Amino acid sequence: MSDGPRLPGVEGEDDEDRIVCHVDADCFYAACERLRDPELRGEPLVVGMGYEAGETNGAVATASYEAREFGVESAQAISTALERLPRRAAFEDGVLDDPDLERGDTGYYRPVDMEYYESVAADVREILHDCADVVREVSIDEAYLDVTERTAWEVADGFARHVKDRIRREVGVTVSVGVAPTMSTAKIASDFDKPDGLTVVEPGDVQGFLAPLAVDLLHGVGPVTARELREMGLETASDVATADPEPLVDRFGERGRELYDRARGEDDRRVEPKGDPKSFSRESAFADPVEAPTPKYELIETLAAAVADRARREGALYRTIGVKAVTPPYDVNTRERSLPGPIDDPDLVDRIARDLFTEFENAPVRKLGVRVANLEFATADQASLESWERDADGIGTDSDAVSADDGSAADTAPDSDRGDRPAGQSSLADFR
DNA sequence: TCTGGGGTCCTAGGACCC
DNA sequence: TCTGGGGTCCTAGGACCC
Repeated sequence: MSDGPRLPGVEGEDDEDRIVCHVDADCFYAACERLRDPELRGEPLVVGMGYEAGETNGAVATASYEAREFGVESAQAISTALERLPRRAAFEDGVLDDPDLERGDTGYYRPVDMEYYESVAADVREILHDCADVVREVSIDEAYLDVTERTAWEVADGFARHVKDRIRREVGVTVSVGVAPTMSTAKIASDFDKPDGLTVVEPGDVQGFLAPLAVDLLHGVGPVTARELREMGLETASDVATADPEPLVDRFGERGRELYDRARGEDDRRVEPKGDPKSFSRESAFADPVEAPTPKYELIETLAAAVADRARREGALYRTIGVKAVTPPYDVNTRERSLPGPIDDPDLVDRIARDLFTEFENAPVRKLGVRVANLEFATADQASLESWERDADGIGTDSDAVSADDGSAADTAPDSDRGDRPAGQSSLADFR
């Protein structure tokens, strides 16, 4: 029953019931590989990085359901995956040691090819935008749709099936869909019946649907929180939903309140398009921990250049530069420095990254990263759009003209020619 | 699960300002 | 001299997600 406090009058129109659809592609990378290589269909398939001879450090990005039968899981070390599911290619070349091994106990391995997956995802996206007024893309293989204006609860099932069918027919991959009155429940619903699933949870059924689920199925509950919840005697969503929220808030802060709400099916977030990114980063792992400074600084240089290049291509200015050094056993250390103003300056990224890293130059390091944050996307497009909106609102002011000017140099994204800096930036280059 | 890569959000202490 | 209260920004770390 709806026993939650309802503020009378205030934000009345925001209180409308919504119909939210969460669309989640099944084993997306594997599905893409099967799209261009039908031979892989029905076979155990692992998509990952680092499985080639000579490479030892890598992880499984996606395992097909057939591969999962062998105990291969995503995020697993590639070496573990290869133990559980040897390569089909190695079997056929007769280079596997085990004479008892049969062909059926082997599987296919493919390296991650993001460019191709992006192209498939773009086709899916087009269909999603065709099916909904508001779409929030969460990742390459996942999106929320607000379909309130496109369907009704009585026919939501048919609507979701239509979305699934279109994607399967027009693109050739299967998706699982969850439909519910909130984003958090829709997300859980899409996961409920994977693969090729379709689960509709109508407003009156939300509590009953969530109640029996284990707490770690709630979005935002990972291994650490799940363990702590169990220590508090809370195993299922209904345990959390009926618990006293105070201890949860004491222990988990704001997240505790959120957890409590989500377990009760309460989530007032509206589906909104994703905004600009907050940071860009690149990182890379060594096969074994490295102590010598030189290879580490070389990697820093490579990563810094890659990050700066990415930012420039995307038309982003950054105000914060950071590094990450992972030392054994697995300690993550981060250092960052903020500048007085936003810049686009690859040389400075390199200089500051090196400087921040000196602290670790003699430490054993297994992984390195470089990051830029505090991004600003003040492209000419956006600047003119913003001023247009201000004018339309009748609160026009040119007090922001300076930031619009700053962006004008970064807006030439595809144009790789260097050298021309926005006025005022060269002085920042002296900052260290 | 001895651990890849790219992200997001939250927390907590300290600096600094009024 | 001892020291209130509020606000914002910065940094480091942690948990989580795909």
